[in-house]
Amino acid sequence: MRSASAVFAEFGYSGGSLRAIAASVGVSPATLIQYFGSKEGLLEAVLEAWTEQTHELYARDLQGLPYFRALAELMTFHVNHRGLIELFLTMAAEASSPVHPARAFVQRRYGQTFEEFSRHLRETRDHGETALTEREIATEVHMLIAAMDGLELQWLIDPAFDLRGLFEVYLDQAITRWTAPRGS
Amino acid sequence: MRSASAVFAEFGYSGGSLRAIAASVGVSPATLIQYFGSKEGLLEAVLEAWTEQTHELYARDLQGLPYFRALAELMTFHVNHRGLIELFLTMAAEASSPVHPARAFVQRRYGQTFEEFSRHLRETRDHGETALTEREIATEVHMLIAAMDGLELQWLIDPAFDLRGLFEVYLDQAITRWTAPRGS
DNA sequence: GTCTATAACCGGATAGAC
DNA sequence: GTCTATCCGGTTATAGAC
Repeated sequence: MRSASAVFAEFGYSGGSLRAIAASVGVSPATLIQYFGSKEGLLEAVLEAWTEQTHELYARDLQGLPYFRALAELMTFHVNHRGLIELFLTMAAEASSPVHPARAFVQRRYGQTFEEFSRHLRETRDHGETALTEREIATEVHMLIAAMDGLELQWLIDPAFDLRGLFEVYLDQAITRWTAPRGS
Repeated sequence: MRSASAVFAEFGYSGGSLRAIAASVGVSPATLIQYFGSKEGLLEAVLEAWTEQTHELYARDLQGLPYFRALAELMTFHVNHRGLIELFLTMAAEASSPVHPARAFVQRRYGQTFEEFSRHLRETRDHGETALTEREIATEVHMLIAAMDGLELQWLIDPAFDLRGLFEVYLDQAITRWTAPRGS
């Protein structure tokens, strides 16, 4: 399963052949089909495994601002498990095509992340630490997700990129913005 | 040429077949090979055309802050010419693989954008409008590129996404940060 | 359960007709 | 110049042996 993820992550869904995956796993392509029914079935299994892996990481008991601060640690984990990001971003870009088998997954994933981030930001507001409107929350969450994806993308292209450090800068600026007294 | 770009943009390099491109253009696959030598040759031509198209847009006489403010208009153009972004982001994500034929192009492109943005931000500093250190400039440029790519990615997944509006928010915050008196 | 063998098809690329 | 026809390797998927 980890092998399949790695191949899809590196070559995309179109570019990642069952043969390559089978060879990487150490079985025959036929065996993969037996297990997963089809290439698309294998992709679904890979995406499901991806979701489980990332859920373990996100599933913390943190709420509000501490939750966001913990995202920086998540980045460090990502740097040490490159495949997770590589898989998601490759699928996300490939899935700009409406017929891509991972499109629904990517859309769902973005929706869930948006909701989760929004919930924690509302939590922050309800505790009186911020005074953001609903609209501002939506804006900030979209920008936070964009910063994460965009920095990750630059890191994929250039492994020397300081992903954690730059994300921490963004995060600090964002939290400052959220908690600072309202400007005009 | 525009047809080929559209196919590569939608299906990626692996997923975009010569047959599909040829059908889209209205010629035979053999004709494409005659012109471009190989599929990879065709991709190079597509990327070159992409560079020319975007260069026309960036090539303004604006310097410093007005240059950055003009990026918002660029976003509007992108919204109306989805293929440009779709092609670049699809290639960028696919090119996380070291053997991808577009990898060098994507790396070069990121480098050029980084240098161009940095130059304009230095310009801003030299005019006394900002007081950013070299390191801060590099950080801000990386974050600006990340915001652009990340927001564009969300827009590709969800066409209803307000790309221009959200980017303007980011841009305003960034310019405020650059021009505000130094905090502690 | 996993493999080998193979079917059925699609990929890029070539040869040669027009 | 562009097409048709074709080659050949790769792709997914199936059938049946072990």
